[in-house]
Amino acid sequence: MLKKQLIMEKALELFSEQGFEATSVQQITERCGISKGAFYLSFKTKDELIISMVEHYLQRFVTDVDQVVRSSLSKDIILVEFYKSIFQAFKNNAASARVFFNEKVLLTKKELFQKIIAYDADMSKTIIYMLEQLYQDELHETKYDVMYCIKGFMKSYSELFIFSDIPLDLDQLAKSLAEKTEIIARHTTIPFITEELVQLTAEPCNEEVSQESLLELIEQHLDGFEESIERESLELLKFQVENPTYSKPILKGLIENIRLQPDYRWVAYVIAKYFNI
Amino acid sequence: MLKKQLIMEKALELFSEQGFEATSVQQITERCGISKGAFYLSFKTKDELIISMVEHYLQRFVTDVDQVVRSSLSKDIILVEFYKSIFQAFKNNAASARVFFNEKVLLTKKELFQKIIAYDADMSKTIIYMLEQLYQDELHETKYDVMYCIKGFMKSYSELFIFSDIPLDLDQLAKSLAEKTEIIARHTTIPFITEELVQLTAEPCNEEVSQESLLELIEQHLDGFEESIERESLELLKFQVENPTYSKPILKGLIENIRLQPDYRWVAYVIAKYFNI
DNA sequence: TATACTAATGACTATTCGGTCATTTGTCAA
DNA sequence: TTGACAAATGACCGAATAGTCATTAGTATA
Repeated sequence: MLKKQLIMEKALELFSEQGFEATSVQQITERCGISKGAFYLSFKTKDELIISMVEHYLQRFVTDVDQVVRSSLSKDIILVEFYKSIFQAFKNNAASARVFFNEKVLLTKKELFQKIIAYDADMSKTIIYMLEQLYQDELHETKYDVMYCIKGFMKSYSELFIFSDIPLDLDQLAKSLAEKTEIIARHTTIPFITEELVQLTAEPCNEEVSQESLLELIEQHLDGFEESIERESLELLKFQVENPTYSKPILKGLIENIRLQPDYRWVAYVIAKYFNI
Repeated sequence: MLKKQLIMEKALELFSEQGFEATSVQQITERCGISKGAFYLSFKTKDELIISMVEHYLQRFVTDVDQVVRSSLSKDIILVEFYKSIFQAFKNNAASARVFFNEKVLLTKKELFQKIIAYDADMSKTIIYMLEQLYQDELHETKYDVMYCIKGFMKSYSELFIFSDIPLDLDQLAKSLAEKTEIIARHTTIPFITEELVQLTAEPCNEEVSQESLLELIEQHLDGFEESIERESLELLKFQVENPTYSKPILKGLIENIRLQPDYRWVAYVIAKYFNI
């Protein structure tokens, strides 16, 4: 398990330096100080490695931002905190960002294409949720345009982190973008992005989480989870997936228990999605 | 010369389907219906091909947009026309966009990295020029932020063209984004991007056009340019580069003559940059 | 028709890659 | 010390790649 992490770390360095295709398994194993065979004990193929990496890093990104948005911060600082969490993530993981937000070669691998689009859709939903909390009915038609603008701000300003090491004032950046978002939300009158359009672009990937795949995910995370309140919570939730009896508040509480463990935030996120919480 | 274009066209198709690294020279020649040897008569290496392609497509993109911005359109429609030209380009060249705006593998090739950053800097300058024309002194500190927002809008909304074939109303889109830009420009009070920051990010590539390299570029374009007013104009400009005597209006007129030929817009653009016109 | 020249071919080479597997090394309990 | 098991190795394989070059096809001139 530690070996896997080592490989993923060193591979990330190399991918961000040279790109995925241009990096050989040999190079990865050399940088890790292990043999080629050892690599294939951890990952069945080179593709499985990149898929694992995408999952790992995008899951963290999505859950980090979701955490902020779902928190009960007061309305006047939530936008600032939202941007702060995003650019903090870019700052801490500039290498990942270089690889996963730019290397669209990944998109030619069908399996990954679906996944990346799905994570993007998750992010869109999170943003829309935030906008609904912030502005309720004030935004009717322009909701999706504001969302596109926010994503545009992210893409444009993230370059500062990805292509240079200039030290930046995250607070100031977050405040500046929060103001811009506020302005766009308050003044836009000509919408372009419709709900239908959003549906169309996300077409193949708005599939619900299936019960089996969720159970499998939970099962997977129960291994190597020592006896604790958190483990018990996850076990209870597993039964609830098969046969729901608890009320929403109880379910939410159990999910929050799990969310406390950083490595388990993703399961928490998916379960919450499953129960519509 | 025709062969080169055929190769670039077919290569673009393949790159946009599979990515650069994953496409072999064999595949390209097969789709062109030529032999492998014939490929190497047109391009010395596979890298030279991708570099030529980047030059070709990004040059057109930059000059197209610059054309609109420098035109004497009235202020109230220039923003709309600006966005229209950009998304028209995305629509017409969705394949190029897929390759050159997304495949950042290209950035790992040092030579290309410089070039792409340089084209990006050109685009930034064009946008800043437009903003200065539109708002003069009204934007002091927020000029560069507005520019970043515009680039963000481009990045975010271009996805609609790159990842789907949904028919879209370009006029409506341009109007919507022009409004957003207007709103941001009028209301932003908290700047983040400073002139210094822009300098830093574009550091290695704000080198002036050198006289020699410009002469070389002109020489290159004089070949295969039949006798005509345009050719004479270019020859006159060549002498002017070596020994400037004409006044700005005359220079500008000569440059405009050349700009009429679509294939020569790039030379025109570079000469104009050289003379600060 | 003969000659001279260019354009085009595709078999070939040297190299590199992802992935395998017989073998070795390390680590326990007995 | 022994033996049994798992972890790790790296030589090796087939496939694929970028790039070369002796040869051929095509064309224009005399």
